[in-house]
Amino acid sequence: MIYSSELIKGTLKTIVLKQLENNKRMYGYEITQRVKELSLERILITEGALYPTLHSLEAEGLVTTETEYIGKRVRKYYSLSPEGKTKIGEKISELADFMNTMKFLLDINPQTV
Amino acid sequence: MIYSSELIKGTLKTIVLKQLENNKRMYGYEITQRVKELSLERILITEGALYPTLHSLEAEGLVTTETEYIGKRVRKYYSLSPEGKTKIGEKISELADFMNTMKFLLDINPQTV
DNA sequence: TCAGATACATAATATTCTTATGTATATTTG
DNA sequence: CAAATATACATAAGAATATTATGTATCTGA
Repeated sequence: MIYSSELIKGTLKTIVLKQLENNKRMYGYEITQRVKELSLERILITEGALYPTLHSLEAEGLVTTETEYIGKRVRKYYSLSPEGKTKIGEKISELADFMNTMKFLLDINPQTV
Repeated sequence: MIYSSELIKGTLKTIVLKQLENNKRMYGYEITQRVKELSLERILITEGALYPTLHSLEAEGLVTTETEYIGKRVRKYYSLSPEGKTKIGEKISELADFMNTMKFLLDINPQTV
C-alpha cells in the first residue's frame, strides 16, 4: 500500500533533510531509492517532487551542493549546511509533537510494535 | 506553538471527518472551535481552508448538509454519510500507518506520555 | 454603541504536488 | 549485441489546496 500523496505533502522536506543528516552526502536519485527502501515501498518520491524540493532547500541555505562526474554522468551531491543541521532538529520536534496531537484528535491508540 | 500549515495539509479532511464522527452533527464554525480547543490552540483552521474543504467533502458524497436558522442567522450543519463513515475509518488507518513509518524514518522514539 | 464573536462564502494568489516531457549514460538480460 | 531497464539530472503544464483578503450579516457583552 502506497501512502496517498496528500499525506506526504508537508513532510517531504523533513524526510529529505533527515536522510542527509543520516548519510552526510547524498545525491537526488539515491535519496528516492533510500526512502523507498526504508519505507518498504510505501513512500515513493517522484522526480517532479524531489528536484524542485532540493532546489528550494538549496535556495533556503539548508543544503550545499557539489557536482561530480561518475564516468560521463553528472551527479549532484547534497549535504546539510550548519543551518540545515539546526533546522532538521526543529522540524522533527515539530512533527513529533504534531503526530502526538493527531493521535489524540483521532483517537489513535499506541501500538505495541 | 502553532503547527506550520504544511503539516496540516493532507490531514484537514481527516480531522473534519473525525469531528463529524464524534459529534454526529456540526456546523463549520463549530468544527474550527472544537479543533482549536482539542489541539490546545495549535491547530487553527482558517475559514478559507475550511469552507472549500467542507464543500469538497459534500461533492464527494462523504457528508450531507442541513441548513437551519438560529434567529436570523443561517447555520449549515454537516453529518457523515454512510460513505463518509466508511471513509473516516480508512483514512485514520492510513494515517496511523503513515505516522508509524515516519517515526521509523525520522528516528522518533515513542514517548511515555 | 461599538468591538469582538459568530457564521457563512468567494476570489486572488502562493505553494507544492502529479504527470508529462526532455536529455543522456550505464547496465542487465534474452 | 540489441533492447529494455535503470540511473540521473531537469523543467513545464496542470491540479489541488492552502493563505490572505474581502464581503456580507447577525449576535453579544462591556
